[in-house]
Amino acid sequence: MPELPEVELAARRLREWLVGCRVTHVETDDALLLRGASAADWHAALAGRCGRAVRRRAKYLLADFEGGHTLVAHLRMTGRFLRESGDAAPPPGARLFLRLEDGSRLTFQDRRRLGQAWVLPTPAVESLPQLASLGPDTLEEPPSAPALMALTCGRRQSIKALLMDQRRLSGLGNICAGEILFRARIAPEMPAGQLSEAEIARLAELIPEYLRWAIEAQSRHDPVYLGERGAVNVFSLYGRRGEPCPACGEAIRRTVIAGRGTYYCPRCQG
DNA sequence: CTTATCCCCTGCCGGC
DNA sequence: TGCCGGCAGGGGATAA
Repeated sequence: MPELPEVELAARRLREWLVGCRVTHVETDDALLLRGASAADWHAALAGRCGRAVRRRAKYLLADFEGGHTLVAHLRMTGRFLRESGDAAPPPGARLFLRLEDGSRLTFQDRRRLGQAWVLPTPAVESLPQLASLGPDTLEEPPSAPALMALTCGRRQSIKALLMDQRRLSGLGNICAGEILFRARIAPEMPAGQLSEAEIARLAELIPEYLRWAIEAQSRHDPVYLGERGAVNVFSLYGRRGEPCPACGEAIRRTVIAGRGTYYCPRCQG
């Protein structure tokens, strides 16, 4: 489920938990996660090592360890890292445990099991195909208006699908793209190449502004996603079909673009 | 190259 | 209560 804002918050939590903290054991028996790698190799690479840094690239988490290895993780739809007591019962969907020398446990929980993880020599991270193909990070290197114009020029693809294409820009997902287009008053199904210069300029300004807002807004809640108990919907449109548009009061509609649920205001984004 | 569609996997929710 | 379709904040493979 997570997009850039949630992954950024996950990175900040992991940084607190791991940097300067020694891992004693790496435990997993999840063949889908290992994809041919060996749990023993993961353990050998990380056990006994302190975390040195935690980075984020688009929606990927990178945890660098002393000894020269990096744990790369993608949370996909349902992944999250939890810090638990070392003797707590494993939560449903637990796929990987990092035991720490203070007795606690970092658990990679992922109920749908779509998440991915790698343990690589740190220099090899750059050539991991999943990372190498990413476009510029929308928080660290937000596109200028001319850069966005170059990306959209001549494209018949909807602007929403383009914003979610990680090879062009990275970090925006289904919710971010929809919320940014609402703020910019642009219809999500508009062919990217047909946007006006003024619309492009608004988008360029709103992308980093929205991400900073979302990180701040979501940092005030536990890392709980919509649909879970106690979840708080901080979004303007997402998940609010039929509710009044916060700007004009018109009923929010839902459609499907690029296979993803898409919420929009037919009046503001007409 | 571009774009759309299907698929991976599991759980929850609403309707009948 | 039980079953079933729809839905889920990801991205990769494949096809046209």
